[in-house]
Amino acid sequence: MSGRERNSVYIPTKERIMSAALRLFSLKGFKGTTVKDIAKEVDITEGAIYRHFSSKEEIIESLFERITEEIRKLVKERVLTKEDIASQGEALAETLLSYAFDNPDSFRFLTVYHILHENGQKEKLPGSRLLEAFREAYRRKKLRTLPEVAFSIVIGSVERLFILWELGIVKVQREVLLEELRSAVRKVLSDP
Amino acid sequence: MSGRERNSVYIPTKERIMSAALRLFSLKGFKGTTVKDIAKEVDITEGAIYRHFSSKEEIIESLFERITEEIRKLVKERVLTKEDIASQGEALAETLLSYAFDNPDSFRFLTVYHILHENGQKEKLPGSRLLEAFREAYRRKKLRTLPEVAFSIVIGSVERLFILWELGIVKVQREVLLEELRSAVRKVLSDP
Amino acid sequence: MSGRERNSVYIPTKERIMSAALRLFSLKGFKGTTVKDIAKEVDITEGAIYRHFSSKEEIIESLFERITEEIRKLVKERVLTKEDIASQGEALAETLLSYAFDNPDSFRFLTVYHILHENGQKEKLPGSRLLEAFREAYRRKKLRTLPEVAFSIVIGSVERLFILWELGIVKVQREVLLEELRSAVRKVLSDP
Amino acid sequence: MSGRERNSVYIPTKERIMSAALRLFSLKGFKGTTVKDIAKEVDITEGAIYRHFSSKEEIIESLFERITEEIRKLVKERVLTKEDIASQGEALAETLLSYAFDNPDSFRFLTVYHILHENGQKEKLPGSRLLEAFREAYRRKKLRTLPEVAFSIVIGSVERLFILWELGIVKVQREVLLEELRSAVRKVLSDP
DNA sequence: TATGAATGAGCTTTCATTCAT
DNA sequence: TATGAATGAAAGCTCATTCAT
Repeated sequence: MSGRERNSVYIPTKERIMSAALRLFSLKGFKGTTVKDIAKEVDITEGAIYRHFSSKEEIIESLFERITEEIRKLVKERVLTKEDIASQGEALAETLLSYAFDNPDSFRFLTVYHILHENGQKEKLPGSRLLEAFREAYRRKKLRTLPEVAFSIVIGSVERLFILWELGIVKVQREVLLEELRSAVRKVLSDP
Repeated sequence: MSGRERNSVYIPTKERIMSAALRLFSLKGFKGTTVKDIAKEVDITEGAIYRHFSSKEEIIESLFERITEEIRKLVKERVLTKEDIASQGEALAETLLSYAFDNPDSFRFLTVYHILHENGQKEKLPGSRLLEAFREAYRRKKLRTLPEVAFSIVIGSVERLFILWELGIVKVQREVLLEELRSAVRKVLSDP
Repeated sequence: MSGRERNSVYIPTKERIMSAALRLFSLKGFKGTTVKDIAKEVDITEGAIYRHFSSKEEIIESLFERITEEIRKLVKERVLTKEDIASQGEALAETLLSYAFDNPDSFRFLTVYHILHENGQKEKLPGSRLLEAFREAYRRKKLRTLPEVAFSIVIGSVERLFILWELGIVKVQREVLLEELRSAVRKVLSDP
Repeated sequence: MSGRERNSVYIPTKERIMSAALRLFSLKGFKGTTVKDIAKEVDITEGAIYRHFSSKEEIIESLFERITEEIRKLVKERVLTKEDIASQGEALAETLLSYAFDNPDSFRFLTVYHILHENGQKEKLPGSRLLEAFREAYRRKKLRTLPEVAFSIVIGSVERLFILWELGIVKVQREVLLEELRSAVRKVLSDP
């Protein structure tokens, strides 16, 4: 008879380490989270962590890659398929905010990563391909607002809104919030 | 006779410590910046720091208070004096972005502080009084967008735009950027 | 059907562990070689090592005993059978240097063992029985050089020569080297 | 009033660290000696070590450089000043053995360093300039023995003799030992 | 005020060894 | 026999803070 409970879901240790690390890094930062903290959360010893990752840094990079891949996929499916730039902007805002609501740890992690990680190269910035789309629309006169400004409004709004939501400052229903955001973005991006 | 050169501007050690700490904290985070790092930048020894501050934490809090006070004053003078909510929003965006351009270390510091500091009480959020103003306007039907969304758009846009600017992604003239931002904010906040 | 190839020479795991350990210990020292290093070289896992040896220490001692036994046998056959002390010295130098050339890992291992092992009891010194022979010859006036000096010259020369050879500093043919060494030893040991 | 005793010799911490490290490294090897071991011997904490050396490796290299410099100087003064190759060989053996008697830790350290240190480049070998002198003499037919063999005999004898002496196996007076060694070396190096 | 040596707790990482499978 | 995950102790090193000078 196995030590694992029948009917209970078995989660491999490596996965449990990543989950715990994601939560802790996103809340306390990279230096603020120790390997011991992670081990304690997973209920193993520090040494065991190193059977799955060769360094703390590797855990961080693994998480970063997984999350950016997730978002990249979502954006490809839900945003890049739209025709006009206003719809793309709307879809982007909605997709990101939904992702943040569903994966708050991941979204918080990304913010921390971008702010604190020296190796925060520009290409790692999520959505830099999208900025390109905004610039293209601007060149073709489909967008009147400066592309970087438009981009900042869409992305920045989501980031801020998520923070307010996490702090419990926004108490509005999720669907209402999404609709309001979409509408606001449309105002900025659509032709006058 | 002092070792200090005549004719050169004398900056008290405490001030030099704060400047160095501001820069380092904003770039490398709180745990990522050591007291030794700060001392090296000021060209004194670690021990000397403790003549001016009783702990690393005290430096952080001093900086936070100074910066929020600066911003509070600016908002009071330039934003709260406006009549309608659209003008207030515009002024807020402009004031914050100008501040960020003029004091990039301070603005970056604030971001790091809000993201990493456990003691991130709600009241510490800069502009929470402004959120109140947005809510008031919404109640009085002067604002059609949900106040939290409107607030997020204004603040979030500035934050993102500043990041793009620091990364060298936005190469537009400062004045042009400010005008574009004002205009975009007006679109969101003004009555249809 | 076994995983082992037909026609290829089968070497028992225990033997492969000893070979790998011998090489690694002799090159990187005892503390500098980890059980994992050995396992990797043998292409098994760390745990498997413990099926064959109860501890790292046991591997070390096994190797030491095997090597000293080999040398003891050689000395018995080729050195102790000689009549006079000069011939014995010559034969000793030649036997040891030949052994070193043929078994560089083993010879290097011995050096490391003698230098680093706390339990380097005197009896473990190879050739201590030979020192006795030198002393006896000295008492009987068959040897004019102080026995410990004579012994040191024979053993020390071989050790140094082997190091120079391994470093690629000596490029002379093996046979020439052996002849030169024999001749030099004879000069020291023979009567005026 | 100072905490230091009047009349007692003050030895700077850095020097005390080097002495303790020299002794420990030479007896237990590099991996076998921990920074804590050294700190305990000096009666300070581990952290304090790092105020004087940036790493354990740096301590090792400092010691190596100091010791090789000492020996280089001695060889220059006492060996290279001799005229013929036999006198040089004699002087070399005597100088090295005297040094070993006077600085047993240093001499032992060198042996450990050469055997265990991956970065044991050939140039680091002490006396490689001397090997050159032996080769020169051989080319000019002043030396009949193969230079590498002659060199090995001189250096190797000293090394072995020192080990026997440390183990308490040689109980002869230091002066007698030196004289015997000189005489034996002369036999090997002088023309028949 | 400032220095510089030191402390002590804690960090990331390593490693010999054990054990369920 | 062998695997591979885990342990637990200890390693090298860092760092906020203290203190004698």
